[in-house]
Amino acid sequence: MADADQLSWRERQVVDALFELGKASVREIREALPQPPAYSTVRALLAKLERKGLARHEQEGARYLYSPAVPARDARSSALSRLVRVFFEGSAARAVSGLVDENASTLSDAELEEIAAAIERARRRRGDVG
Amino acid sequence: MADADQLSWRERQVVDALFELGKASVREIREALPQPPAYSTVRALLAKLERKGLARHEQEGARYLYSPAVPARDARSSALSRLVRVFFEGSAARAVSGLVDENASTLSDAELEEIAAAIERARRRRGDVG
DNA sequence: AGCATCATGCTATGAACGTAGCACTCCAGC
DNA sequence: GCTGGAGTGCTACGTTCATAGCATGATGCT
Repeated sequence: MADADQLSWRERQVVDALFELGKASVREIREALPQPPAYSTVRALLAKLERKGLARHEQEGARYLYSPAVPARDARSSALSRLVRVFFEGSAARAVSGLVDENASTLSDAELEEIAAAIERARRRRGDVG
Repeated sequence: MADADQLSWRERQVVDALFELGKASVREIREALPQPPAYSTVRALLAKLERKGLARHEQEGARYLYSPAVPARDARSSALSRLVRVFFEGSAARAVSGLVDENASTLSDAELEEIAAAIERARRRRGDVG
């Protein structure tokens, strides 16, 4: 079931770090956390996340490498929909506009191209299926 | 300081509900929560959020109406930047593309127009300021 | 080989969290 | 003016959290 809600703040930080890093040692994860807690704490958190089915580890030599146990796509998609619901009254369009406006100054021409292309894709897809 | 991280899972749900509802009674907030907890629980959470400076209340007749105590813009912006960092390698452009692609089927033509317009705005602004 | 370093396994503990329950107050309807 | 419903203030309590501290096993340097 991997209830990705119901995480404590530290757990959420660790999950975020996992998605950010992809695959990482305890030490790396710890260093990626805001106000890094004790090493033991990170280990305990990772163990709990593993129990919850949100993280997993593989052995690399003597140590563990942790990675997310749920597809990034799923996590991303549910994070996006939460954001859209909470801050943009459920309108994805408004979210996109807000995101573009807010980052207008940091977006390069190439990136704006990329976005325009995504819109074109969406338009075409509409034409095809819907 | 309003440390918006460091919130427990229920606290975050309540904060989300506050931004979603704008201003609401305890009862309304409770009903907006997933797996609504006891009424007392919601009151306790709201009190704690108030202590943390994230919520505030005003008296309406005999009861309280709660609302967020931080500007929605700030919360939104920090939520966005977290999302971009964690799931889109820090690239706002990639986030926008992802958002558009993922919602392609639910976006109306008018909404796609709106997004295209936002991109135009961004482009013009780039032309103006550099 | 010996030793320092870094990792893990496990246990312990104070604090915070989520929840419930009771007492009191305020307003509305009879 | 009484009664009922809804709301708040406050207290209590089991559980989970975040953290620390050991003991033990692998790794690498000299």
